[in-house]
Order: sequence, then C-alpha cells, then structure tokens
Amino acid sequence: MGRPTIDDVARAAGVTKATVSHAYSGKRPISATTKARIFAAAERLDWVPSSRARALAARRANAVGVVLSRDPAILASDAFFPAFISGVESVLAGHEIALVLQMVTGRTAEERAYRAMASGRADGVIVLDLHRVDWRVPYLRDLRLPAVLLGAYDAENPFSTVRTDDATPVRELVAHLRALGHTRIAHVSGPLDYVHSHARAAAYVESVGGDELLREGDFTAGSGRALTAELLGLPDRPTAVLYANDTMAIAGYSYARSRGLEVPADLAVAGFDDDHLSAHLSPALTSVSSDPFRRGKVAAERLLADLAGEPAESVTVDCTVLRLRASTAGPAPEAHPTPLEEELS
Amino acid sequence: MGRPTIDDVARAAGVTKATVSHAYSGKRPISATTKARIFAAAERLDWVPSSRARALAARRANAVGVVLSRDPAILASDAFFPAFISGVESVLAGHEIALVLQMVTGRTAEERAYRAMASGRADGVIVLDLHRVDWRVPYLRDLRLPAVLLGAYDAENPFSTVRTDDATPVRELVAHLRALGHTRIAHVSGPLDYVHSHARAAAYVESVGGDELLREGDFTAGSGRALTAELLGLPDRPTAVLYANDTMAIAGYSYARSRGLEVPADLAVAGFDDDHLSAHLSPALTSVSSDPFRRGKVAAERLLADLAGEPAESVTVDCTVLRLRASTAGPAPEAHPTPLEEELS
DNA sequence: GTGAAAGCGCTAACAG
DNA sequence: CTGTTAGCGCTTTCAC
Repeated sequence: MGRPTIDDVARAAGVTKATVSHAYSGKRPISATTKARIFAAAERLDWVPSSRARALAARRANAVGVVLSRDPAILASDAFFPAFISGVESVLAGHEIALVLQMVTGRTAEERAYRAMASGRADGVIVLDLHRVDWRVPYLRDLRLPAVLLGAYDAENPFSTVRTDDATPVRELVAHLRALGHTRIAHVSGPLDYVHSHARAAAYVESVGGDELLREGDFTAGSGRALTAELLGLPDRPTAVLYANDTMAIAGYSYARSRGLEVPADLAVAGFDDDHLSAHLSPALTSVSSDPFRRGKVAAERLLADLAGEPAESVTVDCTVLRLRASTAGPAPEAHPTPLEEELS
Repeated sequence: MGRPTIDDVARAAGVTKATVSHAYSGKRPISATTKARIFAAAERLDWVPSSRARALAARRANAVGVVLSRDPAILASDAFFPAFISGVESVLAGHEIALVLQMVTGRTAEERAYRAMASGRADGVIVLDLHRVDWRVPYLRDLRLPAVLLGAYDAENPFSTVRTDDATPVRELVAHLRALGHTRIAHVSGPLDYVHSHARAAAYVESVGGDELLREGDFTAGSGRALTAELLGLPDRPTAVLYANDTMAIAGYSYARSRGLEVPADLAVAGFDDDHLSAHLSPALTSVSSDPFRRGKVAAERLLADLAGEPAESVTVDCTVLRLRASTAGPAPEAHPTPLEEELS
C-alpha cells in the first residue's frame, strides 16, 4: 500500500484519471455530479496529489526560489530578511506555491544553487542584494530561469525589477538635519557595490555636496562602531551621522555615548530599515522604514505574473517612510565641537 | 530542444541511461573509462539532472521542510529564526538537499502545509515552537512524515528531538541577581503553552520560590512594555526583571528609563536569546545566548540521520551561555523602592 | 561490468 | 462532457 494515487480515486469514482485531474485543475468542464463524486472519493480515500508527479508531468515545480549569499552572521543581524520572506510567502500561500530557500557562501556554491533551481526545484527566483555589476543577471538569463530582481539594475536585462526609492528619504533626512542647524553630516554606508547602498550614498553625497564624511561600512555592528570612532576623531567632527542600517547606527551611538557624548544633544544619529527595536531604545532611533514585507509581496506577485506569461516589467514600490524620533531631535550642537580622541583597537 | 536529458548524455557517451544514472549515484560499479566518457559527455552537453524526475523516480524530494506558524510581526522581531535557518542550511548544502519554507497562519493552513510537505515536497520536516500539548505531533505521525522536534516534548512520540537546557541559565541568572542583593526578581515569560517558555518560567518559579512576580507576555515589545509597567506599579516593586527574550527586555528597560529609573542602578534587566544589538546597547543587556545556528545544524543533522534510517533519538544541545553585561551589574537598590505610579493606556 | 524495460503518479494532447 | 494514450526524465529491478 502507501498513499492512494489518482488512479485509486478515479476507480473509486468510476471515471478515468484524466477526469480526476481536470476536476481539480478546472482546465476542462466537468459535470457537477461527476465532480461531486470525484471529490467525495478523494475525500474518502484521503488522497493528496503527489507534488512530485505533478511537477514532472506539468513541467513546473510550483515553487519559487530564493538564494541568499550572505554571511550567516550578517543575516542574523538583519531585520530585512524575515519580513521580506513573510511578504513573499503571503502571496505564495494563496497559490499553493512553495518557497525554496538556499543559503550559500561563495560564487561556486551560488552558481550550483541557481542551477539546482533551474533543474526543476523552482519555476523562478527572486534575486536579492543586487550588485551594481552583477554576474547573476547574465547567468540567470543563460539558464533561462525566470527571475525578479530586487533593486534598480541599470544594465540591459530581460527581468522584471522591483525598485524602491532610497534617495528621497536620505534627502529628507539631510534636509531635516540641516533645518536643525547641522552642517557636518556624515554617512556610514553599506558596501558600495550594492545597488541600494550606492543609491543611498549617492543621494547623501548629492545632498550634502561632497563625500568628505562618507565612510563605507559593511552593515555589521563592528563596522558601525569602528567608523563612528573614526568620524568622531576627526578635527572637525560631524554632529550628525546617517547610517545605512540600524545595526550600525545603534553600535555607533552606543560608542558615542560610551565616549561621553549625549545623543542627540552632542550627536544626532539616524539609521535605515527601522529595526523592530529602534523605536524602543532610549533615545528612540530615527530611521527609515522600508516595508520589507510589502516589497516581498510585490516581488512575489511580479514573479507569479512573469510565470503566467506576462511581459517583464519594472515596478517601483513607494514604501519608505521617515520615522523621526528622539535621536535626531533638538538643535545641533555648537559649530565646532571638540573632536574625540581616536581610540585604539 | 530544451535542456538535455539523461538520454542525450547516454547516447553521447555510447551507453544506456541506467549506466549514466549509476555513474553518478555510485550504486553500481562502473568502469573508470566509461565513467570518464559519461562525465565528459555530461560536461559537454551541460547536463543537469532534472530534480523533478529524480524526485518522482526515487520517491524522495531531496528537500526538508519547515513550516512556521508565527505571526509575521513576531517573526520579524526574532533573532532566532534567521540564525536557525542558517544552521539548517549549513548542513543541507553539503548534501544537495533543499529547504522548503512555508509560513502560515491558522491551523487549517498549517495542516495544509504539512500535507503538502507529505505529498512529496519534502522528505521530512523540522518542527519549531512546540506547544506543551501539540496537535502537530500526532498529526505528523499519522501523515507518516519524518520529523525532528525542536524542544522537549514529553508525551509519547516516535520522533527525534533536539533539546536545550533552558533551566540552567535561568537558575544561574537568579543566583547571580540574588548574590547582588536582589530579593524581588520578576519574570516576564513568553506564552506559557510553549514548551520553552514554560521551561524557563518553571525554572524561574522554582528558583525564586513562587510565581507572584511572574507575568505572561507574548514576545512582542508591546507586551514587554505593558507588563513592565504593571510590575513597576506594584506596591513592592521588583528590582530585577528577567525577560523571555531581548525584545521584551529592551522594551521593558526603555519604559523604565522613560519613567526615570536607571538601569541597572534602580532596576536590573536581563533578556534571553542574545539579540545582535543587545551587546551594543548602553547599558549593554545581559542575556542568554542560545546559539540558534548550532541548534539548526544539529536538528538538520538529526533529520538526515532519521531519513537515512537511523532510529529516532533525543539529543540535547548544550548551547546556552549566560552573557552578563552592564544591565545587571552592580548592587541591588535598597530593599523597598518606591513603586512607580501605574500608567494608563 | 552493462543493457533493456518497467515503472514513479501525474498532465496533456488527441479522440470521440 | 469524458475516455485513451503518450509521455515527463529519471531510478531500479531483472537479465546477460
């Protein structure tokens, strides 16, 4: 024995398996009475169609893939990912489509992962953490694997894209700080070869008119701390720092406080991505929420549309909201604050 | 055309598909020369075996499943999940086994998800967030779906289990606080029908000798805040609070500070799970790190062993480490501190 | 050592 | 509206 098959159901209902199949897929009109008989039989036998057989015959996995090439340590400190996946799942669930996740380190492993997806594990993939020049884009094209890219990818490509306007909140933040009297505004970015880090950094440079106070971090608390130390050691130190994520911002402001600076009185601090803890810190951290759940939703919807045969399309999700909180409240400190002595280690 | 199949490779190598299949699986001795010819042909044709066909023929998906029934909002504020998944993936990757993730809300959806897994999407599942009486255990047994349970499940069941000793760190924490002079130690737990929340709460009750200062939270910042407000409004308020996760702890200590209390001078605070931000707060938060990565690793290894036919087994991962930090440093405040006035809303 | 052939449990033409 | 017949691309007996 073992699980019942479509043949068992067909026999029990007195029809052929084709009819059973169509009763469920609806790809062919079936009379209400036979349909009822079929469903009853299926129910009675407790039949669940084999997704393996279905996948092979229909040439589709009914699954979409996500391959993640982040360092686990960074992943763990990332508010984006779980929320994004939730958003993706929120649309997949309604279509009985599964999510296949693969975490890899290194290009070879990543290529293998995408080939596995293309070999039938998934019907399409969502690509995260786009680089400004990303080998995956031509690679996926060659694999003929449908994909949705998250982030603005400028080079010619056949894929749908889900974009977010990262520049506007950065500009607003700079304007806000300027209005409070800040003139030395720094930015600790993420790795600049990521499209989103680059977009934020570019908007910052454009807003403040230079990159003198731009430092490239890597999204970890460690880099937030180290670069903050460096910035605060400058002769004409910044009075405000924008970080590319909340993890670095919090590490940064903790460092500043450990050195005797008050936030926001001596140093204004803002993050990005609005970690769930940020509103609960004291002072609460100003941040930019970017609704990863919604972006996951849109990306999944877009991928399903692609899979349904619609032409690729680039959609922009308007989802960034500036959350002004205590860490950037109040006037800027006086013009030329004393620099902190640079710390060793 | 389309992708090459095993037949193309067989033809190109001058053998039959059976031989190709065996050349890769090693389930039959193949002469070195034909093997070489086969691999060369496969390489030349750029053949990737179809995982769909393979799954159907071999009756195994080469995938393991995780179905998550958490509210997306809680998931997003959870340091556990991404790290756990990383750990799982770290072992699956080496076996060319995929991870199928499904997020659901509600029992019906969860049952559907498990049936989908059993229908061939996955060869086994890892079950998280075990309840003290959990319908999934008999359900999965009836489905005959191999599973590994994360957490101590006491009722009779056929599954492998990955346990963690949650009680010891709680006892250590209480002992530590006692040594500092605290006598009124509270605990804000997670939902008590979860096995892990219950285990922590039970250890707490046993250590302090009563449940007068035990409050049941739900892991969200909101509940951390509300229950802290309630505890601090008590006539004989606690001078130390243990929270079942860092999110609640941070929300709690932010609340306390907003009401004028100093941490740890007026109130000692400890969390659980060691969020990546906790070490970077000021004061840094005492917490219990529980190495979710490692637990994911062990759970995945255990599941693979089950799938390989080994008998089910219960393993205990010794992975909790008490991270004593500033939020519990220094002596307890005087015996009967003034209660805070209870806050409305 | 290798080949031939029979499935795995569905979907999808092609008929009627 | 429903039945018949081929596959989908592998794995796995059973032969030799």
